Amino acid sequence: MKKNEINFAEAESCPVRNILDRFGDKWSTLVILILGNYDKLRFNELQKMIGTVSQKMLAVTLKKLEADGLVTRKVYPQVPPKVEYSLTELGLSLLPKIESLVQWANENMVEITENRSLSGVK
Amino acid sequence: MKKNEINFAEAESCPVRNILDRFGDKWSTLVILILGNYDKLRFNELQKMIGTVSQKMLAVTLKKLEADGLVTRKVYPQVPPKVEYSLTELGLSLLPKIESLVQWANENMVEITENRSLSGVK
DNA sequence: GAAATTTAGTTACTTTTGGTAAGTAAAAGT
DNA sequence: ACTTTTACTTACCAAAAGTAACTAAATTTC
Repeated sequence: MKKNEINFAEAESCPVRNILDRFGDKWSTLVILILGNYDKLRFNELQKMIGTVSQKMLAVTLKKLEADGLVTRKVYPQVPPKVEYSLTELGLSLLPKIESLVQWANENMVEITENRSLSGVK
Repeated sequence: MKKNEINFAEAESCPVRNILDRFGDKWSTLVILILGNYDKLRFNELQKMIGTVSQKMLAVTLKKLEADGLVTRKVYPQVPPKVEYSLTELGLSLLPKIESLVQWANENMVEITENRSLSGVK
């Protein structure tokens, strides 16, 4: 191995792989980002805010984030049901990293979009 | 809208969505990270380093990254073929953001793994 | 008093995405 | 002449994600 002995090949021994396998899905990062901006949101509010996520996928995304300890779920015993989601401390500690990515996206989206349309690759 | 007028709902007008739709796939971030650590790599080298990516998916991932202008592809007119991939300046500018995420992953993987196994959610 | 509304999901089914294995091309090595 | 090497592509199959309909129980509307 050349540089600094990083082993990317085995997911178990490689936190990067582990985390990317988990958050490198379609919705997790976006959910964390939004919860970071609104601190408490109900299921439907989150869904409307994201706009294109299906109920099913939002449900499984939240379940995984909760399992990992990034998001808390607070259920109010009402009918119709009320459930509030928010970031845990762990989730909050991840937020700035994601926001830094967002900042980069904002700064570079124009260039990327341009490159992409020039290349013709969808 | 409550906080700072972020619109997440429409992918076209929302760089975050756009970028997450693009890099929120299974391999892109990992490829960028590895290329960032090794500066020039051939197709097979990349594949071995990642370990579990299929040739097909590595090919389409690289094609997209190239289209976006994050990765360059240098072909040497030899037989058998030699192609070297490396990050562009744009790709390099994204690298530290991803590395910051990696650092977080290293610091928090134990806690996450623990939470995950306690919860029972795969 | 029956019907519609509301919320946070789940379930069955379809589509899209990703993985597997085999194939290709052309030169160099045995 | 046959195998090896590299960077892919293609056809086929499995897994993940999207769609639409359904649920439960109280509250509101007709």
